[in-house]
Amino acid sequence: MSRLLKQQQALLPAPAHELAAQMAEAGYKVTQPRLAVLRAAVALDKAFTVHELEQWLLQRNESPGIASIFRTVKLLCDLELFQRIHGLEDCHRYSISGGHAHHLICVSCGALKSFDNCGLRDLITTLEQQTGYHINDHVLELFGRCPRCLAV
Amino acid sequence: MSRLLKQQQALLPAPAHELAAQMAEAGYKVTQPRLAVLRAAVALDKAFTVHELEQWLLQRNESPGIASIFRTVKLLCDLELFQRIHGLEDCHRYSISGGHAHHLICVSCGALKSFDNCGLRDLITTLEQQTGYHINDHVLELFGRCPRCLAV
DNA sequence: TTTATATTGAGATATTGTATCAACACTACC
DNA sequence: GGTAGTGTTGATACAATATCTCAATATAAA
Ligand SMILES: [Zn+2]
Ligand SMILES: [Zn+2]
Ligand SMILES: [Zn+2]
Ligand SMILES: [Zn+2]
Repeated sequence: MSRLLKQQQALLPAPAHELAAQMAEAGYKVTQPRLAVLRAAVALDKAFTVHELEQWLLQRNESPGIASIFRTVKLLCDLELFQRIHGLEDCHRYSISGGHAHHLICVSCGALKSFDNCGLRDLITTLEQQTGYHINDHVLELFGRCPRCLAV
Repeated sequence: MSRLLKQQQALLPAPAHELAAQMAEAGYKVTQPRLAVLRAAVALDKAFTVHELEQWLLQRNESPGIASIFRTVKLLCDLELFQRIHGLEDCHRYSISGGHAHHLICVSCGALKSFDNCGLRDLITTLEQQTGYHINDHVLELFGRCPRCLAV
């Protein structure tokens, strides 16, 4: 096993106030609807759908309009504060994690670990030599069961 | 670079008659609408959308109903003869390729190479040890530009 | 031929979003 | 304080992808 892989570090999700600060820094207003979406995403603490954000907020009688929830998720994805998760069944989940992060996702409960050291450089080099393609991006997501779900 | 990676082999797409044979073997009838979808997918020779299948067939005045195209694509995905491609922009493209295949896709023209030796075992082992997760599946797609598009 | 099953096609429906637009909020300037 | 310009919201319409329903049809089996 390479030294690179040994150094694999989990990326911790950013707290809501830090995400809000980055929105402000990018020139967007930190409004109540946007803050509400951030709070919901942080509280859910897993790979979430827009519907799950809406439900979490509705239960607390503070849901913005569904259009604003979609808009906020899209804005946060564009700002690379959220990221779409490519799942085995569907691709309609999001996580709090930046640009190049990859994820390890529990298919049972949605629990999620992020990491950014994917160790794909050798594979990419080999494929570039074999195919003549120039490779400049990739999607990698891992799926399994988390310790909690394994224990049940 | 490991010996495993040096042995990386491109997977060739199956021809239409072989796909039809596998449908029959699985107990499904090889009907005209299903054959038409297979012909369209083989002819397109890239990562294709359902809409592109429909257009290809409409131009030849032989399009089955759109519902049957969707049904056939889904059936072929379930039979692991087609596979959904997780793209950078959207996840509504499919390819002719079986269960564990990964893809190298040209973002410019959709040209596609399949391979199945992803070399992720070390990464998976490391992550399992670090997180306690049990990992049993993954999505990996690579994106770039093909030699033809690089030459333009 | 008769019967049972599989498949199709049209249209309704579902899901996941995006576009439009009037109302509102905030800011800067007068 | 008023006024104009900008950004944001929420309701609704719309779009894209995909599935469901169900009567009609094709196929296979008896
Ligand atoms: Zn779990
Ligand atoms: Zn995807
Ligand atoms: Zn190309
Ligand atoms: Zn793999």
